Amino acid sequence: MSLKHAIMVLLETEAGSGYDLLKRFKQRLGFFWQASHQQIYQQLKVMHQSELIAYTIEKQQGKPDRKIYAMTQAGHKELLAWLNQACKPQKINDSLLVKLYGGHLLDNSVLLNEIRLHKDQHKKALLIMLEMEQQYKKLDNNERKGLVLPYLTLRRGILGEQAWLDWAREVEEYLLNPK
Amino acid sequence: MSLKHAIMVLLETEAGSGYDLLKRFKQRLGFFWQASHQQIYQQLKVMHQSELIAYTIEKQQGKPDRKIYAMTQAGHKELLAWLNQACKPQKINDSLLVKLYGGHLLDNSVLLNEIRLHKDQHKKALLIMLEMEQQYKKLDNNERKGLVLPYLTLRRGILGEQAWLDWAREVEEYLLNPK
DNA sequence: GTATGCTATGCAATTTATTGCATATGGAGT
DNA sequence: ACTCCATATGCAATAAATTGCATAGCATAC
Repeated sequence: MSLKHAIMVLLETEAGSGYDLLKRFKQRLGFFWQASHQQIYQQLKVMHQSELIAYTIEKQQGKPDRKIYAMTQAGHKELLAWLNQACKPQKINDSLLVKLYGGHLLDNSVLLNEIRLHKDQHKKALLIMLEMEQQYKKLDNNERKGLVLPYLTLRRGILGEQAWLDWAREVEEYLLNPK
Repeated sequence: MSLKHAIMVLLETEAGSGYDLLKRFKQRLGFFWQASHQQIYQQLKVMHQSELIAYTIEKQQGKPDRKIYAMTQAGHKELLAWLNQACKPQKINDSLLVKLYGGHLLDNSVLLNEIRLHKDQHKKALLIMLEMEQQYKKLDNNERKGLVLPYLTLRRGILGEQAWLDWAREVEEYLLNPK
């Protein structure tokens, strides 16, 4: 299980509440690690029970109190152990491709439609990432140095999305001109 | 849940046992849908209970009997309904990128090592897919016509792996010459 | 001869993820 | 006025995936 470790990676540099983590997931790990708020809160509870993290309460008015979680020493140790261990290859479950594989049961137009829906989303994702890349490039040398690794993950996203879009173009051509 | 639908896509063209399906998953959907044998057998049981599939028993000597599953009308209907429905974007959970993101806690050499392990696997996968592509291209027009959609999924695998390897090259450069 | 791997199925326990519900305030837009 | 969105947390039930175990013969390689 790695949601645990993803949370620790995020908490390691800065303490935060479940809600903060939710936002960090969306903003920073969004395109390679997805987690719902329920998952995060549940996981935080479990991790607190096993003392990988601790929290202090921040009182608020009108809104519910915030639990600010921070890594414990045990958590830090566990994180390092995980980082030093080889991780298994990514598990891919892509239902769009299953659908395409079984697409002979459908009209090409239905497939084309579906592909285009996905294409829009991939395009949007790419634009956001390219924008993030521009932001990174504007930073001065010193700031960039501290962000090389996150930047490399961003590059993965960019190259991945570009490849996806290249593929989508091939698919559209085939579906429009069936030979 | 889509394991159900992936199984139906595979059963739709040809009946088969759980073990047959396991092999089909590996050979045909392997790079975009992964399922363990436990998952498949459990799912077949559930699908049989809800009458999406039916089986006949094939007796064997020495080996356990084979249950040959085939789609029912209800199954076919459900499959078509699923195919006609837009599927949600793929969920990605890639722990290698989480690790890279949190990699400032590690030596570059550890990261490099890990990347290289993955690179080997991606290279192997790419070679297999390129070989499959060659096989496809050797077929005559008529045979190819029936396999266009599976071929397009193969193209996704190829373009995806190439992009992954391009990215790995960038990462290696950065890790070897930290600026 | 010994070990490994393939064929062929499955149960049980546990861990993870999803879905749906619940609450409550404050601000911005129409 | 009304709606939508963001903030902020969580429970409960269900669904799905993982891990570990179990059986057993046959073939191949070393």
